[in-house]
Amino acid sequence: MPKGIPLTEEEIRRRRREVFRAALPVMTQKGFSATSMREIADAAGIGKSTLYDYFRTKDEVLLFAIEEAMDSMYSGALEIRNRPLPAIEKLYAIMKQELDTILQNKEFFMQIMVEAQKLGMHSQQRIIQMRYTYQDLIRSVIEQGVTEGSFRKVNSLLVARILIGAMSHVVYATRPTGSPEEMLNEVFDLIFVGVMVPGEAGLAALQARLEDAA
Amino acid sequence: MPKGIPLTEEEIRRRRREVFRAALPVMTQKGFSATSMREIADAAGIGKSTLYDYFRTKDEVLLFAIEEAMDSMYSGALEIRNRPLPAIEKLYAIMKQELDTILQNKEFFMQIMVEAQKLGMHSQQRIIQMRYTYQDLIRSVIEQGVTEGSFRKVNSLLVARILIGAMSHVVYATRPTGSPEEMLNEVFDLIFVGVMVPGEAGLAALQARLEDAA
DNA sequence: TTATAAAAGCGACCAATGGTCGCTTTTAGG
DNA sequence: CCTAAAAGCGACCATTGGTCGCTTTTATAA
Repeated sequence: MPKGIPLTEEEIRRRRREVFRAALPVMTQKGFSATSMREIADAAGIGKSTLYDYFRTKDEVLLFAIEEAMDSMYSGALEIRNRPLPAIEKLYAIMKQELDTILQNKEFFMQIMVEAQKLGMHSQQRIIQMRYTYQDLIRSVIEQGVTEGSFRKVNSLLVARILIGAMSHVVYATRPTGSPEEMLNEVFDLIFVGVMVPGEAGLAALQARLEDAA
Repeated sequence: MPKGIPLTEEEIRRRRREVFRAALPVMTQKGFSATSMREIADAAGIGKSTLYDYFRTKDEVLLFAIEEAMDSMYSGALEIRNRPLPAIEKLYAIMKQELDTILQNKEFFMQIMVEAQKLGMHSQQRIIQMRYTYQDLIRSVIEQGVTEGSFRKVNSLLVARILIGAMSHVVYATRPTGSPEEMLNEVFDLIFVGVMVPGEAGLAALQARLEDAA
């Protein structure tokens, strides 16, 4: 409704959220990229160009939801990181929380992950930046583990990436190998305990080879 | 050129490849999704509907290239798997070969990976099938490792996925933490040796917890 | 050599889409 | 109650993936 004065930041966010929520059913049913801006506007009960007053491009509609979801995810992880716990405990708690959050709205997050890949370059850049921020948070916990002596001197960023990447297999695996909780445990077992049998000859050989290369 | 008789399978593949190669420069420069079928046809020096005689949809153009690349990748991996080697040696050789192949045409593979995500549902299904086939190949090598006693009794499919996923960080990492070869070694170190310090209290605690959950 | 059937090739055309523009409606504040 | 400026709107535009009916070319049978 026209006001004669500009909407405040907060009001814009609220209206955006309203519009998005109203259009969510259509978008989840047809998929975001297959839903036209006309349909979104109709679902929200506003004119098409009014929709363009709230979102400058179609990408921004999805980006808005992604940012909100990522923000909430990040806050949750940050809170856990600041607890006085061993690194491995923090990592497990963060990943468990992330898992639970996603599973509560599995379809929604799945949609977002898939559709986010289809956005334009500019939107992708913003998503990448968010991802970096999250990666760095996890990385800092891994560095804590190295500092406190429970983790080996590993490439913390690489471990963070692999761990985060592994989570997507847990949640979105099209060929699940167990319940998500079981798979989460397996992921921690694999990455932190390691695949190879300790004390066995093959392990020593691998370590020697990696040593040589370095 | 019209022939009065249908093109053979092989001729069709050859023509497709010619058309694709001719259009490759435009597609790599603008990005596949941003390149229109008109532009592809022009680049290949044929009419638009002739292009549609070779490829039923736009997606099929990219899918054709993806299938060729994946096939070649798979053959290479299969050859290595059939050598008489310990599992860990095979895995390393496969991943090294994959890495080298991709690095030779880094931009091309990067494009493909990104653009493949934007294809329609039907094409995605075919890509997923190819991915499964490749996953199963890696998985079989991991199972060999378990059988021969050098790997712990792990979820082989999950390890395969994590390993394959980690490779993308090695190749496409926007924030690389070293040369690809160094990062490959780190990946093997992390996944097969494990992140945690052996014999340390934290490791025992983690293992106990994972044991309890199971 | 020539007639012909069928394949190869083509561009005008179609519906749908993201995005823009000029206009109308509504409202806060003087 | 007047008015300036914001909110809202749908007709319109260029571009896109894809289709259709027609023309051109050629292998082969007579």
